[in-house]
Amino acid sequence: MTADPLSRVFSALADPTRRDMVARLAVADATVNELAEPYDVTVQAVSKHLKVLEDAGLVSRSREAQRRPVRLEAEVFDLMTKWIERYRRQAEERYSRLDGLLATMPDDIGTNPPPQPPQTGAPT
Amino acid sequence: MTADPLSRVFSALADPTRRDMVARLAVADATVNELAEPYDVTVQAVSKHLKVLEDAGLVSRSREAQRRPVRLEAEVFDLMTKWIERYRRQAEERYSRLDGLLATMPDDIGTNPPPQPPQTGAPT
DNA sequence: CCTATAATCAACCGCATGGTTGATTAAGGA
DNA sequence: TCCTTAATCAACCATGCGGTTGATTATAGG
Repeated sequence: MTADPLSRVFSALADPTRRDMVARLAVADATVNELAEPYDVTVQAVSKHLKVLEDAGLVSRSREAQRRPVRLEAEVFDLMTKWIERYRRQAEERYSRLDGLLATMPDDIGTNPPPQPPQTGAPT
Repeated sequence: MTADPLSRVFSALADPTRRDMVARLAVADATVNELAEPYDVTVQAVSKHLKVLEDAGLVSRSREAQRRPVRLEAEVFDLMTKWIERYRRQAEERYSRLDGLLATMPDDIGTNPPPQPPQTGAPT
């Protein structure tokens, strides 16, 4: 929970069960018990998964009587998409530039924001 | 390493140091020692990070004398992008549909591919 | 052949993570 | 009020992961 937002999102989606929950929540909101039903684990385990997704900003919970319906939040997806697209594009550009020749680059580019320890600023 | 491809990629990018390596490799290929230089960890640790990225299909290593230059592979990015876009779109559609009303959906949709254990097929 | 350099392998350590069981809190309904 | 249902909290356990140090494998070069 102390990690940066991007790490939290990627980390949250690194688990197949959590990805499946996201897939199901994209179709309809659901309660914890409903979400837990198809899986072979306890409700508590699912509750923990949900907390991970929530900390990552992927879902939110409201209150409605004693149930707490979970809903998917779409905004945070953009965070990932932006990061991915940025480097995918760069990588592809390098390819099409027959890069090999230009391997000796500006030389002050590998001196990026090095995340010494975990880092917190910049798009990383 | 026994995990499915999507889990491997998301998991690989959940670490800020590995994301920074990807960012730097998007600019230029590099050797393990070059990559390790800006970080405050041993070369062995960086070598491990590289293995994670390699297992995820994000980088490849060739051989050139005794050094093994690392290059970024762009293809696997699409895997993530497709997954993300699919569910982001679904989520946004639900929003614009003033979903609340249609909460009682087709009813055979939460019955997706439930990943009982880890799962291996389908786009997940 | 011997040595220096690039990188990995191997064993180990501390901590986070996914899972469990058992107890607790919150809200409705009889 | 008492009981049932929904969900979380708490403690615990095994495994995985990021990191370390130390040894080992390749290749280049004197």
